[in-house]
Amino acid sequence: MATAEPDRPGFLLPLLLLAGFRTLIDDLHAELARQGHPELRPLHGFVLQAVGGDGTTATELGQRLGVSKQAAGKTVDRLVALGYLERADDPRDARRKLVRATPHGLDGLRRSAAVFDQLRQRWAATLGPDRVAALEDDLRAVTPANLFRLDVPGWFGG
Amino acid sequence: MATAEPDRPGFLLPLLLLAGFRTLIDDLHAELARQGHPELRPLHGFVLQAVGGDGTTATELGQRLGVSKQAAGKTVDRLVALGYLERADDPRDARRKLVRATPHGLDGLRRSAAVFDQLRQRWAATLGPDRVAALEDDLRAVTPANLFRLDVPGWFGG
DNA sequence: TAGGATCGTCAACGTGGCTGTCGAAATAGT
DNA sequence: ACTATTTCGACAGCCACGTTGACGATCCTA
Repeated sequence: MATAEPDRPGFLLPLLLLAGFRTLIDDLHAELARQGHPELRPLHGFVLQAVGGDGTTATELGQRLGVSKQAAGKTVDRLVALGYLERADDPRDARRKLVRATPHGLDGLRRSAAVFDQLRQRWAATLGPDRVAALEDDLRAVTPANLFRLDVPGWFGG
Repeated sequence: MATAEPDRPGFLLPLLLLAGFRTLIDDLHAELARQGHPELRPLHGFVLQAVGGDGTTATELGQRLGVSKQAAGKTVDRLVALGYLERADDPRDARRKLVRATPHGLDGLRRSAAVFDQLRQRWAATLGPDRVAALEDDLRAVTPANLFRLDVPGWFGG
C-alpha cells in the first residue's frame, strides 16, 4: 500500500474544497447584497440558474436539482414570495404551471454571472490564470459529469 | 476591466469545487457504510472530528463548528442515540457535561481518516501527486484560514 | 369512453438551523 | 460571607429544506 503523507492528511482536501466553494459563494452574496439582492440565499441562486431564462415546471425543476417535485415546489413558493419567480398557466396543458423568472429574478441572474466572472478573475490574479484553469481541469478529471445536484442541505445533513 | 473568458465562465468554479467536495464525501461514506458505519451522515463525521479523541462540551463544540450551543446539543443528542458519542458529568464543574466519543465513535474516526488518505492517494494516482499538492496550496492561498465552519445546511439553505 | 400517467398540491414527518428563556452552578465583587 | 454576574445545558417555539404518501384534475392512450 502506498504511504500516506503525514504532512498532507487526506481530510484536508475536502475541507479546502468546501472552503473554496464557500468563499466564492459568500463573496458572491456579499456583492449581490450590495447590488440590490440582499435576500438571495446560496440555494436560491442555484435554483434561479436551474430555472434559467426560459422557465420550467416544478417537476422538471426537481429533476434538474435532484430533489423531489414537492421540495422544488416549496422552494419556488419562497422565490415567488421574494419576487424572483412567478407562476403562469400553461395554455397547452392545464395540469402544468410554468415557472418563470421575473425581471427582478433575471437581474439577479445576470448579476450573479457577472460577479462569478469577477471572482474567477480575482483568483486568476492571485494564483495565475494557468493555475485556475489547471484547478478546473483537475477537478473535472476526478469528479463525475453530473455536477448539478443541489440538494446540499438534505444531503449534508439528514 | 479584464476580459472574462467565455469558454471558462466563472460560475463553473464553485460547481467544480462543490462537486469535488461532494465526490470525496460520498466516496467516504460509501466506504464507511461497508466498514460498519452505514448510519454516519456527512455532518456527523465532521462533528466527530470536532469532538476528537479528548472530548469537549456542547458549548465549545458549537463554537468550533460555528453553530449555536443549542444546535450543537441537538446534534450531540442524535450521535448519542446512534452510539457514537456519550455524555459524562464534569467532576470539576457540575454545569458542564463532557461529550466524548465512544469506542464505536473512535472506530469511525480512525476509519474516516484512513479512507480520506486513500481517497487523496486515488486523486494523486489520477492527477499526479504534484497536482494534488498544488491544488491544496492554491486553495489555501485563496481561502481564509478559518476553514472549520460546518453549519452547511443552515448556511446554504437558510 | 374507460383506464392509466402525469402535474401540482396538501399533509405529516425528520433533521438541522435559530432565538428566547430559565434553573443550576461557578465566579467575581463588595 | 453574601450578593451579583456570568456561564452551562436544556426546553420551547419557530423557520428552512428534505422526504414519502395521497389525492383531485387533466391529459393521453387503448
